[in-house]
Amino acid sequence: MGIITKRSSKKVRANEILIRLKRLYPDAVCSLDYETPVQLLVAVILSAQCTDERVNMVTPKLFARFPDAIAMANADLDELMELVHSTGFYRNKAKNIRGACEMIMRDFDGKVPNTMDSLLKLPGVARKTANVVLAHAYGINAGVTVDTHVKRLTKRLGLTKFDEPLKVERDLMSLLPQRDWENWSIRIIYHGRAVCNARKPACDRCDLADLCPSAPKT
DNA sequence: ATCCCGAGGG
DNA sequence: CCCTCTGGAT
Repeated sequence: MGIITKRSSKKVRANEILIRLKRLYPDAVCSLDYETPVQLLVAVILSAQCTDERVNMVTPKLFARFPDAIAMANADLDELMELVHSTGFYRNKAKNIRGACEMIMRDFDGKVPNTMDSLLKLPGVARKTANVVLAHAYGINAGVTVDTHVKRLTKRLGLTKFDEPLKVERDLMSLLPQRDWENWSIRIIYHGRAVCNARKPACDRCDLADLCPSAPKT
């Protein structure tokens, strides 16, 4: 089989998986709670190595105390650390949140930037965070959000052989239509939480098993 | 490659 | 105890 055929059949399979995911999780949405682009940015920074559920437990108080970029840029670091403590990595997260908001005030006219290059200048922001903010705050599909779930499932599904997030992202960008990049990630994450979890994937009740090279043959 | 870090599951 | 949870910087 030639390389072209091999790649296009992989694309066909990726898009079949996409169709199934839409059917399985028709109402999937970003599960972080936020009102504004800055609040989304902060919530995504907090979500590192932490469940969205826990992030949503701390953000109500956090956003009540520091509602916008001005407030967070001028926040007392110790108070900020205390408010985000239970999400883990609280020192770095507090510093990054304040640092990012300082930069937003100083260099970006008080608004969360809407380009990948600018977002990547913010402390604590790399492609994963930038992709989420661009997609959900601005409706811009700059790339595919690759987190631990997306990486794990994409690899198990045989759609990438890489571990590096950027290479996984490039593979997905070449396989999926651009308009579906973000909903792929959201639904893959749902599936990763509900069925294809890290420790013990439930292949026996997985609706993607027949399309998955990692599932046991029945 | 290693560090940051809390919380929950097994 | 070890692993994992929507990562990023050094």
